[in-house]
Amino acid sequence: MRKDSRLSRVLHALIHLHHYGKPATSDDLGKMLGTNPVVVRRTMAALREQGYVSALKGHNGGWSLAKPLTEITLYDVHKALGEGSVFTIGLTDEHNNCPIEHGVNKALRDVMQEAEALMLARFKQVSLAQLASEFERHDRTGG
Amino acid sequence: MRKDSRLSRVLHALIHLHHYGKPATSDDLGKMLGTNPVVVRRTMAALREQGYVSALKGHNGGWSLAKPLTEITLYDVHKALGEGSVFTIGLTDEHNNCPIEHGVNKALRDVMQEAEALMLARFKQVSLAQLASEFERHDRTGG
DNA sequence: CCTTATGTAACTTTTAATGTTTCTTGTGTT
DNA sequence: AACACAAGAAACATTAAAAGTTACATAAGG
Repeated sequence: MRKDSRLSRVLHALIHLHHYGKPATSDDLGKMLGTNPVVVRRTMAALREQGYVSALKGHNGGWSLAKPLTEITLYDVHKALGEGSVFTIGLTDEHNNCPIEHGVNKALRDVMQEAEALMLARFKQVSLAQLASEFERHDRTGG
Repeated sequence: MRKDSRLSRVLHALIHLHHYGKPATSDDLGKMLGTNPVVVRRTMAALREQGYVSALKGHNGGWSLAKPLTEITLYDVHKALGEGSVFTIGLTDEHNNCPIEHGVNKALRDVMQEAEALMLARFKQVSLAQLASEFERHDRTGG
């Protein structure tokens, strides 16, 4: 099943931005992320709308952080991308009022909601600053 | 993103089978599930391979439970369908050895693994017999 | 032998992300 | 003012896996 790698991609971009020292163009980011500039713009647009990054046109333009990484959590980024369901598991449409189908779907929905709640709670606990510092430590120790 | 509703569908089918009193043809199940017989066969085949159901050809043939519902959990069914990743969230390919990308992916992978573990643990706690009885109670109380 | 029903192959459809091309708009430089 | 740079955005193709569909082979009962 096709995956949505926007979260992974945009987190990667934000941390690169943090280290970049100047605005990064969509082309720059595209090269860092192994994708193309249009995909970068499309994905970053969601973050711009939530005020996490800003974009400038023209010479020396490009993308910059609008907030420090300490003030952005994984949850914030996930939410900015639009919280569609996180699961590949879907429920059948309950067209014919079958109580069995209702019961099955309710059971699955309950479990998925609990798992999603755990996931989002974890996402809230991790700031991008933590992520960035972890990678830097990892990098210095050469592991 | 396209959902995989095989789990919901096949659980629905198994509980119907339990109440059916005789083997149910793929056509019967297709009508109950709002889908077509070939999809039913394809999905049920995975359960047959794991010994949860059996199928007979010819007159009075069709699908029957090969184990009581008390001996089948949500986890068993989920696993029988083949445990692809449960999440729509995917990680980017780590092509260019970027430590930032590695760090981001590791953080996301850790959280997703924890959430998936919780989900599977919950699935193990629920037998299809429990599901069936819950729906029956729900049905009798008219709620 | 005929009917029923599974088993299976081959092909189409669906859906959202992703890839790509092209054009417009805005902004700084010369 | 003209130009170059870069985001914004529209339009279309590609991709992947479930799901839908058609067709036919296989097996088993009547």
